[in-house]
Amino acid sequence: MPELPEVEVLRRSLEPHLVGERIEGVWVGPADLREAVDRRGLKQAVAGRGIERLRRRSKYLLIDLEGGRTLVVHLGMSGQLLVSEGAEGRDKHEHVAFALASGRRLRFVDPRRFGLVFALPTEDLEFDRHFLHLGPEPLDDLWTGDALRDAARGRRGPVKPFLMNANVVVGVGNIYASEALFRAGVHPKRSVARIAPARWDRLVAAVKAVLSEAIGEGGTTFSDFADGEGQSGYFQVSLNVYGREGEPCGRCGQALRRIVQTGRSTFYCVSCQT
DNA sequence: CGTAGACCCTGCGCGC
DNA sequence: TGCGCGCAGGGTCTAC
Repeated sequence: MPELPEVEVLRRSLEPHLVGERIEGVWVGPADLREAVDRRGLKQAVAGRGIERLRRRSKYLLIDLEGGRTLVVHLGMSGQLLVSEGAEGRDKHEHVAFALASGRRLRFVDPRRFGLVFALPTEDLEFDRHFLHLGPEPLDDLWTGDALRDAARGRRGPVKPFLMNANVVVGVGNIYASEALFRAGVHPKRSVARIAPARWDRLVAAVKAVLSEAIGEGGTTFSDFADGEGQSGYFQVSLNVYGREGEPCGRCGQALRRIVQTGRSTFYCVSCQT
């Protein structure tokens, strides 16, 4: 369930529980994730190290450890990262677990196994292939309408997949791409070659607003992370178009539509978005 | 170079 | 009740 807002909410909710903790041991299950987990490398990189801080880049959660190591977690489509009390119990889809000095466990659970867990020297992070080609953070003040317009120069495809391209801007997933386009009044199939500067400004403002509001509303859903129940709850935002095919548009009343672009569902309003 | 499609994997809800 | 199908919020790789 993770787009950028959820990873950020997760970061904020885990931070107070993890900073100051120490990783004592690592358990890795038999199944591969999107990439095979490097058991030996992971254990060597994290065992015995204290957790200094949590950061986020794109949809990656970065757990900085003592001694210049960083533990990287990506949730893929179905991943969860939770803190549980005690050493008992193993979820059916638990793939990695970190034993903490307090006796709690940090567990990575992911039914579809599109997620990632790996560690590397902190200083190598920006050169790692997962991060090397990532575009700007959408909530960064440096990311503006002009920046997005520059990124679109020389391109032609429809704007929705363009927004979801991590080389262009990170963290805009399938839900918030549709939501931001609705808010900006831009049709998802509109070519990026035919978007005026003022609309780029509006689109960037819409992306920032949608993501910020989602982070704000998500703040409560992850509140019980340390209680050991392992239920992180679902991220709920008031979505204007996503998943609402056939329902009336909240602005004009027209039935919302669903189309497929590069294999992903897009939801939009035919009359509000041009 | 940029874009479109297949693919990775499990689970869920739906129609039959 | 069971079965097959389509769908799911991630990213990467290949073919064009």
